[in-house]
Amino acid sequence: MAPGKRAEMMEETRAKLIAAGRKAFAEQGYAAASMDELTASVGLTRGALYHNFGDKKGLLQAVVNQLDGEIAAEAKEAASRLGGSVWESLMAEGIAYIEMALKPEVQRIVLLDGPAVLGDPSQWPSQNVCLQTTTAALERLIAEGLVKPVDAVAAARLLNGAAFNAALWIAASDDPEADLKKAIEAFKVLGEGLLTRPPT
Amino acid sequence: MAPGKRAEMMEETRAKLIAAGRKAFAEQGYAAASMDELTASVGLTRGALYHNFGDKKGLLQAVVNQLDGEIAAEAKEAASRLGGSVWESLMAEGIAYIEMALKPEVQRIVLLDGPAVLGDPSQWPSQNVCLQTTTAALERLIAEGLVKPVDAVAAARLLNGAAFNAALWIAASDDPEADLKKAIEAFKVLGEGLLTRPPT
DNA sequence: ATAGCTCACATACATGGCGTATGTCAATCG
DNA sequence: CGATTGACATACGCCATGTATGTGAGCTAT
Repeated sequence: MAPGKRAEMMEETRAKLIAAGRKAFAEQGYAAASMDELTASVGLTRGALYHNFGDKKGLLQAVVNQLDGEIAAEAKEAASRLGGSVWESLMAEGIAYIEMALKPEVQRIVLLDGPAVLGDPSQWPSQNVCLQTTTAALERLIAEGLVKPVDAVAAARLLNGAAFNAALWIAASDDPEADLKKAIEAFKVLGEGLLTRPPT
Repeated sequence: MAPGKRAEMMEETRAKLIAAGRKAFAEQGYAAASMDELTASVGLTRGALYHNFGDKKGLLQAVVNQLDGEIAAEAKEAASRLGGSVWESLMAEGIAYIEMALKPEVQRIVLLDGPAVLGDPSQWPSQNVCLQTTTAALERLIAEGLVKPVDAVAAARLLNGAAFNAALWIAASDDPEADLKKAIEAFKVLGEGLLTRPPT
């Protein structure tokens, strides 16, 4: 029975390694994380790592992909939970993005080490889901005439970049709560520049 | 005669090491750059490095400081060369910032490895001059009533973040020229969200 | 059922880089 | 002019990555 034991175990070890990677990379940073300790912490050796992910970078890529997926899911959910207009959803998504980036895990791994080690996020296999959804929403809004006819991809990158950098700022802030509010406020105001008509 | 020979030599070796650092860090990235090769390339050994900069990070910090200064100087010059209103200067600064970030040297060292190795830019000793000037300009504009009363620091971070990310995107683009234009266009439009009244 | 193969993972080894401790020689100072 | 400082070189230890090799548990075919 259960003739897929090999594959099962494989998935389990992959999951364990990714989980350990999230922890180690988040707490110590990519460069300082020792693969020996990391693998030992889940009862394995480096052999498993290099077999499953090729190299250290491969593990980081896997971790980033997982985080990226979670971020996009949460942002999307935040947008739909609000249930406003497309524009409001877009803003909600951006704000959720800022808030997600407050988690040290996301910050350190996706925002700091990720780009440095893996290169530009838009080139990642995970395709940076956040960017995708932002771009799609913008294209829709432009088609509807609600947003000025700018290049959607460019605008999406600007918005995401702004949100990302805000998160970086807030994370190092003395008063994260207060600065988060300021950032959200400024983000909304900035975003209004894209609208064809100022909001009521 | 010339009773400062020690200090002179010191400055020269520091300059040589920083120059070599710019090259090596830009071409190979921080992690992959070998301090042995780097120092040998200017006829020195690692001894000089650790004496002058403490450690590898110290050299990166010095390199970043130098680049940051150059960036700010160029941006400021671009703004004053245009000679428009404060708002136009601010936009010109932002655009110059995007263009500067297209240089692989700046990209790799200041934007990718810098934050990963040294932490959030706003905490750097160089204080990230770009942020400072942007914040100052915004505060002035807010005081004059031209810009909506948002938090200047937050808005500055958003603008800088947007510009930075745009540069990252353009650098990896298939058609940098075209995408640069799109980014500048979108940047201007986005920025207008901050104005109390839309431009004529 | 079992012989043989596959493959996930462990073990062992080679390479190279960082940081530090120690040495050396020229420039300064009394 | 001898002593001291300090800029830099040399030498060493430690550790991390990546690879080559070993091994034992599962799948497969007769």
